[in-house]
Amino acid sequence: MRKTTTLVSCSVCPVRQLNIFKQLPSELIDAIETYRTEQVTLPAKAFLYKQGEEHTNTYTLFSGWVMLYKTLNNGSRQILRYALPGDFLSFQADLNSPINHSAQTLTECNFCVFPRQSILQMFEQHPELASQIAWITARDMSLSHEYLVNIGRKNAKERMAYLFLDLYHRLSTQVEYQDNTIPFPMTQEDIADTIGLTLVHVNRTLRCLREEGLIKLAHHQLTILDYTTLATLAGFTRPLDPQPQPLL
Amino acid sequence: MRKTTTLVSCSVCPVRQLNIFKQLPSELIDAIETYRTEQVTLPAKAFLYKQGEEHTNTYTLFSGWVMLYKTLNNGSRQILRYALPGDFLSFQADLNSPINHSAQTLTECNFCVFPRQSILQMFEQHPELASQIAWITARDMSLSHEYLVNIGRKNAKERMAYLFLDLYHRLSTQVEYQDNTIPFPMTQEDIADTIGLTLVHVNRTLRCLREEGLIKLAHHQLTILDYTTLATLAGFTRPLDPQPQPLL
DNA sequence: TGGCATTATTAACTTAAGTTAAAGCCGTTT
DNA sequence: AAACGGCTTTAACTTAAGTTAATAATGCCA
Repeated sequence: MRKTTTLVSCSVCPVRQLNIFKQLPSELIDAIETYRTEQVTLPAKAFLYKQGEEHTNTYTLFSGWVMLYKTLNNGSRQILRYALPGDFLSFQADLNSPINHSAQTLTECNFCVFPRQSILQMFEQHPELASQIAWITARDMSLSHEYLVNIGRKNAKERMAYLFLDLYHRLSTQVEYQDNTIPFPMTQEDIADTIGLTLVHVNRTLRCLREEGLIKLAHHQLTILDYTTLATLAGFTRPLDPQPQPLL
Repeated sequence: MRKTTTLVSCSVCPVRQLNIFKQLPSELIDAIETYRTEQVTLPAKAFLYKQGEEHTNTYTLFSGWVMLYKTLNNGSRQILRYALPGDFLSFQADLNSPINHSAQTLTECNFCVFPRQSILQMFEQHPELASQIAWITARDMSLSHEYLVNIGRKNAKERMAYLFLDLYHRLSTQVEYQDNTIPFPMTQEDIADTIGLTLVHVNRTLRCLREEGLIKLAHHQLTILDYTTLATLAGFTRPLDPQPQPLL
């Protein structure tokens, strides 16, 4: 693990408005900052942690993309979620058990590190945080449910359209992108392992979506060419400004 | 909604050890009980709430089985989870938005009702509760992830074996059942909508599992005949005593 | 700047799962 | 006990997606 030389103070952190510390009073932010042990940078395709490890840290993703996935006995892989800046990683119900999934960077990433044992202390001393975690976990839950529907009850074109729109929306709340174009660091195999298809069928379906003029995808740049048709196809009905209220 | 005449006091509630109030000190239990507005009973196949409703309550399931599902534009349905006694229902990231899934009883059910607006008060006045919610949501999250893998990366026999073992395990932590047999109130169509298959294919696959002597399923009773083979088939590796530690 | 590895693309063929349709079973009601 | 509706079961046929395999781009590193 390569460590950064520049530590960004939580009180001026640009990511804070996206993450679990959203809307916390500034004196609390300062208190929380004391729990952060370090800020680390990883290159693309590196592991933050692997399924089965006894892992002692939790993380806030500061910059970059991370994919979270589970590995099966037969060697195949199911991607659970793409984490974007502000996401909270490696939190699970049983903090003492080995971690039940892997986290691998898609781009160069920067993380803020909070030891797991501090989480309990933070919750005790700053109960607002527990409430924030409950909120953020419920939000992740909702996303997970949407993908259950996506994989369980839609065909290839619909699944792919949904994936593209989901990422487009999640990213657009963070940054304004030009020309409906967003970075897209995943490979077609990653797409396949996200929406429950094979690499070859993803490629076929992609061609189909391209020929219909719905999207453009090349050189890790995705352009949404026909939002309305895509959204209808995908059954995508997310409000335009999808910022849910925190609990407290 | 039919209301019960018997209100069970939270302090002596047999379900409490399974739910969000687990391990809370007794004075806190008494405080929480004041938030409970009522205890309701619903018959089988009734709706507790429907997707799209502005819903004002949250619930703790006291007895019975409930299925939670999402409905698509095209009319199909994806079951997200089967709720068992102790489960906390209708909690979502944005408590002010319409509810994003439906809850329908599979058996007669009894619920404890907590108004949504009280949730915020409860969290403020009893921060341990927020922590419990974070824990229970993280546990549900883990289940949701397991089903993502199940639907996304396994074939019909494997998916079905997994569903059976999951329910068997979750129920077994609550009650001791005779002869590896548990109640199974769902129809084959429900199974299909849980694991992303069609009714007809579920029936075919069921016959296959029966002929191999792995399970028995009739009259809403499921018997696990060959646990080891089923677990290997399903890639099911849940610890025998799956009680995770609460956060606080 | 050339070679290597990863990723993307396409075709031909196979198969697991979907579709349609019909008949049988079971529990409930009258 | 007959009649009804909701489940279950099965067969025949179709299709969307998986498999295998080969080739073509792309990007990275020496």
